[in-house]
Amino acid sequence: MKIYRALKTRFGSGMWWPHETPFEVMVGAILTQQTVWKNVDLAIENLKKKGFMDPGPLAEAPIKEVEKCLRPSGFYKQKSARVQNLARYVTDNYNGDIGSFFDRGVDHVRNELLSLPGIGPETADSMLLFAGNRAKFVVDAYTFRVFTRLGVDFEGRYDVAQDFFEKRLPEDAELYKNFHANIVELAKNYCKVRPLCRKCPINEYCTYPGKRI
DNA sequence: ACCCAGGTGGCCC
DNA sequence: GGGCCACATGGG
Repeated sequence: MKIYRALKTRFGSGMWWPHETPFEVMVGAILTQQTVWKNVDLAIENLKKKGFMDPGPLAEAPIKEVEKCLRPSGFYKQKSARVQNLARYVTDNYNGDIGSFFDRGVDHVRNELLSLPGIGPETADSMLLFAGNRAKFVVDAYTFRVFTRLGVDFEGRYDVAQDFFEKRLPEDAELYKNFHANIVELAKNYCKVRPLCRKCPINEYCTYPGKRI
């Protein structure tokens, strides 16, 4: 909670995941895997231009066309198959209605997402939090890096890390969104593989040996 | 010329 | 269950 407040003071609480629809968030969650957002944004714009940013049209789109759109976001063949599979799943089972897809027990929705190819724990939780507005804390590589340098041991496990945060924070989707966004901001600016610790806003909590460089 | 990026799935032991 | 590896483009 101290870290949350320190980061909020430094980075604020502006909206982070830009989108027009929940489905766009879900597609973006897959596209942003191991990829910078700038390239994801190009791919999303390409999909929108073709009218593919909806479950029905994306489900019906020729895969080659989808691949052309997704080229900038990397791993484009895999990602094309995966986003189209997601589109087909929600059209076939929920008539393309994302609202009704999320309108069930969180664990149930989460397991359903995890059963789809290309959706692992982080992507599922990103969808639940940012598209479904459910209070699921998202753990990514930045979260691991930042909190490992703060001296926390997650045993390298996603579920351990997630429990760590969900036990310590109020169950509040907006807070989770904000905290995750600010962890990413922190990591991109100060907590890279080679850290830039001089002006890091949470330096006083850090146990990383190189923090005095 | 490297190294990194808002992971996941497959294969091997 | 843990340790590699492929997947692919774009920027520092």
